[in-house]
Amino acid sequence: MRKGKGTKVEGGGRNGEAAGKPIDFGPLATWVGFNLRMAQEASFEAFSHHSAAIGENPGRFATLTLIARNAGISQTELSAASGRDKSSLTPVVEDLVRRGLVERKRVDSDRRTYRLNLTAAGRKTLALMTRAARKHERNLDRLIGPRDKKRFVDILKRIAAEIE
Amino acid sequence: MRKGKGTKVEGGGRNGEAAGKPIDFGPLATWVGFNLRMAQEASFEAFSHHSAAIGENPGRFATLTLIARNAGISQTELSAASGRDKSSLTPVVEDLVRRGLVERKRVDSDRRTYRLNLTAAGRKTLALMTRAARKHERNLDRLIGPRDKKRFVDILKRIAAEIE
DNA sequence: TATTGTTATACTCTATAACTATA
DNA sequence: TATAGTTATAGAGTATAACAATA
Repeated sequence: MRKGKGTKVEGGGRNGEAAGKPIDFGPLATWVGFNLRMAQEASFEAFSHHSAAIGENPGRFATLTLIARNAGISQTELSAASGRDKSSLTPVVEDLVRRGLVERKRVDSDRRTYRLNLTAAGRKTLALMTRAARKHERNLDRLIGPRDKKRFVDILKRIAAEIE
Repeated sequence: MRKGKGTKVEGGGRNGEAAGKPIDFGPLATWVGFNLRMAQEASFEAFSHHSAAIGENPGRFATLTLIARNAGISQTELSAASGRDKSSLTPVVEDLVRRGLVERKRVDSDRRTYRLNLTAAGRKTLALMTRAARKHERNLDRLIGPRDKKRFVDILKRIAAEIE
């Protein structure tokens, strides 16, 4: 989690040349890349707060959703789906299993592999997080406006898929 | 930097229940928050590549720009402007000074404070990074389309400023 | 030989708290 | 007492490489 999104200089520096003046972001202010980053960080932070009230975090939400929607998924498949190395996933899955949200079963026909599934507790936690996510979405929707929403999301998808 | 954005399961798992099937992202696929994150990560990664060719990274670019545009800014002001704790900024500034891109001067009237300014080398590096950023922006522009750009950026700004 | 998942290790970025030197 | 910046420390999230078990 991050601190505030401070864009005003608040205290001190009364003798600095920039003292009192608002910060000049220069070209950053108009660039897509920079604003994309600022918006994502603010959105992520807001959802982190919602999640924290449930004792979870945004990353767990995506993992739980992927397991719920793809019952029996393996850790390697899950890591590919979330774009992280399998070794990054080991502690995450371990945590979810330890807390009783996810269940792992060896596959008989290939005993190297695990199948992941949500437990009842996992489904319950996911339901709570999904509710928090819907609330967060409504907040975002209000800022976007209904007319522009579809186009906005389409552009985001295009960037995610095609930027190089 | 991240691995690929893999959304297809590639190898193995031939016996898992999800084997061969494309991954179902469920509600994630349509939610703004999730797509914002994916787009930002992809954009950030792309710009990381451009920056790496100059021997820098996206974070350095923002820091150099802020110093260039706010000559004599203090570290506390800079940390407020970039939304990070001042202690997070110490190693960043230290690195920029060590590499001769930024110059620090004690303020006579308040000897606790430093004023930060770019050196000639810093201005040169910033110019190179700005050129890389413009190229990255053109790539983003192509994906967004000229008609939607202003509205798209306005929405990002609104999210950054107002989401809670 | 190749694959699944784990371990060891390391790097980046961030924060909080305690500190110093100044004010 | 308060502020500017540093240090010590920690945590989250990521990666690569080597490994054991299994295929």
